[in-house]
Amino acid sequence: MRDFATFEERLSDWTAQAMESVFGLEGSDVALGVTPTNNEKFGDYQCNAAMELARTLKKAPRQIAQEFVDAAELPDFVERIEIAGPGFINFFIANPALADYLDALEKDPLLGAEAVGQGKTVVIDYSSPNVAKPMHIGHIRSTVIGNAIDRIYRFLGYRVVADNHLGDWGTQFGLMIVGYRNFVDEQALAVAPVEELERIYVASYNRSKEDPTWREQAKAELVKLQRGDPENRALWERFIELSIREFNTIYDRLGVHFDLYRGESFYNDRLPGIIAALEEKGLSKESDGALIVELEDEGMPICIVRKSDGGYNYATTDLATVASRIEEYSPDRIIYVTDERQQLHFRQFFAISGKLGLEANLVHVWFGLMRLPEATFSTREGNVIKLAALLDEAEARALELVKSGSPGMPEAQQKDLARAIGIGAIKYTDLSQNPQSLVTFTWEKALNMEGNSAPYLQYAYARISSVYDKFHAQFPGTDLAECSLRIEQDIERRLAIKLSRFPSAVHAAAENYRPNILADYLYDLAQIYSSFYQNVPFLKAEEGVRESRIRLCRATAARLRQGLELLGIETRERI
RNA sequence: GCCCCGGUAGCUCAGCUGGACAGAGCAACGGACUUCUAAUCCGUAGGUCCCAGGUUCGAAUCCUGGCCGGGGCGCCA
Repeated sequence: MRDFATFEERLSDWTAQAMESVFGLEGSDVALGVTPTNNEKFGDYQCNAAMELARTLKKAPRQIAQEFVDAAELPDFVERIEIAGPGFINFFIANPALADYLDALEKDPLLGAEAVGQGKTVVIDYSSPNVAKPMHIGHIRSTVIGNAIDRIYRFLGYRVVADNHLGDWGTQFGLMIVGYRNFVDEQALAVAPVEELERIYVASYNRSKEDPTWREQAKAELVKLQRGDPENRALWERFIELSIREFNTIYDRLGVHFDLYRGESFYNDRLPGIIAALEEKGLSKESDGALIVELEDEGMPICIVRKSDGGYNYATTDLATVASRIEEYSPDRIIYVTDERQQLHFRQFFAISGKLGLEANLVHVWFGLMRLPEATFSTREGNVIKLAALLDEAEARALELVKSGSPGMPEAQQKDLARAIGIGAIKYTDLSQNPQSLVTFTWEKALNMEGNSAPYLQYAYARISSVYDKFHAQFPGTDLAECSLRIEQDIERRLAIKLSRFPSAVHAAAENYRPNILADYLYDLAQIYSSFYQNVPFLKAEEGVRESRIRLCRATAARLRQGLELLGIETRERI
């Protein structure tokens, strides 16, 4: 058993072994471990195996449970065991053991989590906006969810390569180049580059719809670009540079950092090789002038890997990208974070990737589309809400809140705080939801700062910091490490049990690629803490109890801070 | 036509790898700031878990079939 194994791990291990020996089971497919109870009156963990074993053992569940309880020798961290209902076996963790466990974790930077990623590399592909288009609220989910997964995996010891797979290649650049030459407003380009690039694109796109020669021109410019024409190439590079620079201002505000900015174009040289490999293995065939891969055996429609005009498309680029990543990083897995519309594409290209013999564990983490209450939004409809505007609004609203709540605070600090709170609120809104649910955007929800929200968690954290400082001011020289943790009252126990479950929240979030599991945990923790804070005295408690409670505060703060950091949400000592 | 998601309290959503009476937030109502930060806490009220079958000792959770909503399905990514 690893260091700092959780009670759930230790108990599951124990019940499984004890069940096997008491009933002479071997290789049973019945789950013999424990799960957390959902009601504290049933103890802390429960084992449900007795009911499931009733059939194979040909005994009543309660009898099985009773025999088990009679025969087994309890581990020392269990205070008592009870049989309830149809045959649930309930375990109550001993308070001293709980205190010892939390004690031991004070020295553990992982707070009890296991560094399961030690020695493993994972590539995470997320955000990936298109060059020359502003980031809008539809981009926030990939960015924020991807970044949380990124942070969680790093925390668990993985070497993470965060790659921003920019859309920097494709037919739109023909339109962009013609559009630029005809419509550019250099002054506007200097002020708001991406906005101007988008304006150029939309104008050019609209013109192309009614003007066939315009279309021809765009196509010709695209071909020139693809052949390496220096002038077009320079323009294209400028579009990319301007775009990345502007994306970075958003990423900075969001606290998102990438290790790589490799656009699709980075893999251009590999595309013919991918096609050659497909042909060599007999995986592809001609159809209407295009080269396709049939996936009928996999129950999927065909996939085009080379267009009839000879151009490659995204499936081919994605295959080349996998090949490149394997060569360079030998990743344990590659995680893609995109919206749900790309599910089929990923299933197809994962399948082809396997056929090509590209050895990699490919994972598509998809999330539901973001919509507006009245409609879907699109660049062309012009009803997009720009990401920058959303962040501005969040910070502005947070600033109002800060000013009214902390009028005496220096302005610079107010602004810094408003940034942490406003951005946190936006991130938390996305992260606290099951990624796969469809999201209807409303300002009210996105900027929620009460109840189940980031500011609630940040507020709880700040209150703890404040209490902690006051404690040291009033009782200077106290060495908390010398003071024992006493878990006596119900609320203390509830808090302690919750504190001990931090590792499973992190692991579950990582394994399921669902940051909302961690967000839920943090919210529960903060709720229990807030109740504790409101109903129990700390500084005015008697000596001994006082120090113990301050230590519980400290342990809570450590998990809130770490957990929020894993979600990419900042904390402040004062709010 | 086929495939993937969702449908849980008035609203927004957790819970879904089966477990004990279905949970939060917001909104509503009633309380708590001379006290460790009231962005908080305590309490009340609120639900045919879309419908119908099935599997199971046990189903919001799994299976089948409907209904409603979103998305995808050959040269966009």
